[in-house]
Amino acid sequence: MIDSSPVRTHRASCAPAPGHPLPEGRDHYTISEVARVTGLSAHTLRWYERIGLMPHVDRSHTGQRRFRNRDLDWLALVGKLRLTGMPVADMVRYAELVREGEHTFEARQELLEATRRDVRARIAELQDTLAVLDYKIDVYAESRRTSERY
Amino acid sequence: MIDSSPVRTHRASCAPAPGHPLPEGRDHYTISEVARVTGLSAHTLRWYERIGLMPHVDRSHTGQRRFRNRDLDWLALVGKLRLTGMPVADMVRYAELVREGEHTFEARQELLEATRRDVRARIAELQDTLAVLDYKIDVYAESRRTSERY
DNA sequence: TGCTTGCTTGGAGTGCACTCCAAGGTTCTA
DNA sequence: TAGAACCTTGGAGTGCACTCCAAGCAAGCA
Repeated sequence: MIDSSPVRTHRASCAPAPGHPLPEGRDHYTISEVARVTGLSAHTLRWYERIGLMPHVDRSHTGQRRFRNRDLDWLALVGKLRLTGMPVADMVRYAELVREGEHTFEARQELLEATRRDVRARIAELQDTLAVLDYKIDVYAESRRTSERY
Repeated sequence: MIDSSPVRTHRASCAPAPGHPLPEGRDHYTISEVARVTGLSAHTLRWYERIGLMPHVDRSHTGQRRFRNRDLDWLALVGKLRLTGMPVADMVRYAELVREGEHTFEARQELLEATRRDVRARIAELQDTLAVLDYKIDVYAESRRTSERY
């Protein structure tokens, strides 16, 4: 039991990219299968493991990685956190909390709440920027309409 | 006439940070004054100029930079574009269009419209992430409430 | 006039997040 | 069983956006 998070599997959120179907009814995948499904490179997946961002990946008897569905779920969450702009070091911190077990639920919740605040602030910032873009695009459009008229 | 953009000055968007008032009734500022106002470092301002991201900055008779209000307006826009995650190279491209004159209005409008599409997509992405965060935070909160009860 | 603080330059250094390489072992298909 | 395609590792390299440095000139105040 590595991932002690109380997460219900939400497979929908790591659905395979179109044209890259996940093999059905299997719970082990090679690194290139996972790369195809997640959009990350095999290099990046190995690097994630090296820096402690993967909660331990199984190996075949010859040492090749065999990713499981729980790893795909984890990578789906990491993908979301990455989209927020969270630094990899913070994600590693979260991964450490997960490895430490259930007594870190509170810390994990706080970390996610801080991230949520950041994301909300970022959205507000972008909406602000959107207003500036709308304004400038209008000014260009208006100025071009005017110059056409004369 | 370097900046041929049809922009009305929108000083509100580059209002000095609280506690860092802009000297009133003046239209030339040293690099450190601009650094204070924009939140960028003097290093970064020099670097922006070197890579062609500033539409030409005036100099004093001894060669020191004298930024003007139009430079502050430009930096305010650059700051907004930077928030969108636009690569510096693209901002340089926009600066080049500005330097080339009014005949690039269409190209500039297109560039801003492409940026606007990116920003809208990014906001959608973040809102998606927000949903995942809400869900996970709920799960942790619920699980902690439950474990308290028993 | 002297002193402190600020500004100048080209070029080198930093931190982040990958990204790639070489050399060799593994797995799959014909 | 041959050959292609895939996997392994540590360590080096890349690209971006700064960030800093040294040596010397400039500006403002007592």
